[in-house]
Amino acid sequence: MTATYRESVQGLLRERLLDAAQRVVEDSGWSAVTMSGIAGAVGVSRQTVHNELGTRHDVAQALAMRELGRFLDVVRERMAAADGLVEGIRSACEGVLELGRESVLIRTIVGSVPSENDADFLKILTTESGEIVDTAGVVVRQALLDNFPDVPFADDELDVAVESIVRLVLSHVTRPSKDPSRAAADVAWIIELSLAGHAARS
Amino acid sequence: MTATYRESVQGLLRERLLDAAQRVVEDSGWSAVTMSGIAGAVGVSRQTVHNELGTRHDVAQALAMRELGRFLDVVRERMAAADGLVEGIRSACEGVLELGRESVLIRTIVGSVPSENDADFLKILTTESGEIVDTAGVVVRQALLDNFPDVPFADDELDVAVESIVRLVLSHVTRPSKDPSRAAADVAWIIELSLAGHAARS
DNA sequence: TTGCTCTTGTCAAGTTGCTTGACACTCGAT
DNA sequence: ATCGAGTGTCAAGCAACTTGACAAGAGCAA
Repeated sequence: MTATYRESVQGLLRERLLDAAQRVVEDSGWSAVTMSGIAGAVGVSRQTVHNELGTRHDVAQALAMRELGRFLDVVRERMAAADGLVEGIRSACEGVLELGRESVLIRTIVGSVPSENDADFLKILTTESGEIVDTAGVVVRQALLDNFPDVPFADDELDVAVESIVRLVLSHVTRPSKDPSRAAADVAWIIELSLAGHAARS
Repeated sequence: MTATYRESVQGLLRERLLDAAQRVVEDSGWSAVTMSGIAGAVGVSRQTVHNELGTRHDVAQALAMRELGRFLDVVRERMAAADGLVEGIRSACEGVLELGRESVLIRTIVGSVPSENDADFLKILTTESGEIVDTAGVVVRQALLDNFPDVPFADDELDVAVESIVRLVLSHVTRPSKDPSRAAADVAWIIELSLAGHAARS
C-alpha cells in the first residue's frame, strides 16, 4: 500500500492542481476557477491540467470526490469508536454533518448566492451526485460490516439502508435545517425504527 | 521559498534514492549498497540513479551532506536559543555531538569494523571531509553573525575560529572520547580563551 | 592462474509526460 | 456585432526516464 515513487509523482501533480483549484474556490468561488489559473498556480501548462484532470467540470467533480474522502475518514473513525450499530450510525452522521458545516469548500459552494454560477459546482453535490452516493455507499457499507458484523439486514436490505443514510446525510449537508447532533439523531432514529420493524416481521 | 511543483518532483526523486541508500547502510553497512539496489528499491532504472546522484562515491557524499543538514539545523536552533556567544557555541556543539551519538547513519559508519570496506564511507567524514567542513563553516559563521552580531572577531579571524570549531566537533563526532557535554565544554573553553586573548591584545 | 559472476560507469535508442503554439468554439461585455 | 477571455483539442518539440548494450574491475572457485 506504500506509494511507489512514480505513483507519488503522479499523485503529487494531481494534489497540487486540486489544491490550487480549491484555494480559488474558497477565496472567490467556483466561477473564478480557470484552467489557466490552475496551471499557472502550479507551474505547469494548461494542457497538463487537461491531461491530468480532464474538463473543467471534471475538476469540480474531482474536488468534490477528494473532499468526500475526508468525510469518509470521519465515518470510519466514528464507526470504529462507537459501541452499537445505531450509535455508530448516529455518531458517524454527526461527524459528517459537523465537518460539512466547517469545511470551507462545502460552505463556499452550499452557501453561494444562487445567482452566481457556482451553481455548476453545487449540482455535483445534488443532481449529479451519483458517484458520490455510490462511493460513500460502498465505504459506509464496509464500515458497518467491519464494526458491526451482526447487523441483521440481508445484503440487499443493507444496500437500501446504506443508500438511504447517505442520501439523508447528503441532504442535510446541502440544505441544513438543524444542529448536526439533531439531524444525526433523526437519521439514527429512522434506522432504529427500521431495525425494530425488521425484527418484528421475522 | 515554497517549493514549486517541478522542484518538489526533482527533490522527491533524490530524497527517495537517498532514503533507500540510507536504509541499506543502516541495516547492512555501506558495502551492501549497490546502484541496482537503490534503483530497484525506488522503482526507477539504474541509469536514473547515476543521472541523479552520480557515481557510487557521490552517493556516499550525498548521504553525508544530507545528514549534515540535520546537524546544521541543530546548530541554528541552539544558537538562536542561547544567550551569549560562548554559551551559544557550547550549546550548539553539545547538540551536534548528541545527535552524532544518536544518528544511526553516523553510528553505523563510525562504529563499523575497520576491516569492512565501509571505510570508503568513513573517509568522507574524515580525510575527504573538505566539502563538509566548508558547508558547515558557512552555516556556523552565518548563525554566529545572525545571533551575536557583536562578535569581536574581524572577518578573517572569524573564518579561522569557525573552521577550528567545525574541525574540533567533527573530530569529536568521528572519534568520541568523552560525553557530548564535556566535549562541548572543551570546545567552548578554547574559544572563550581565544576571545580573552583577542581582547587583551587590542 | 583461468574462468565465472557481479557490479560499476557509460553510451545510444526508444518511450513517456510536459510544453508550446495553434485553431475552432462559446459567452459575456463594449 | 465584434472583441476579449476562456475552453477543449490537436500536433510538434523537448526533457527525463527506460531499455539494452558494452567494456572494465573486483571477488571467488576450480
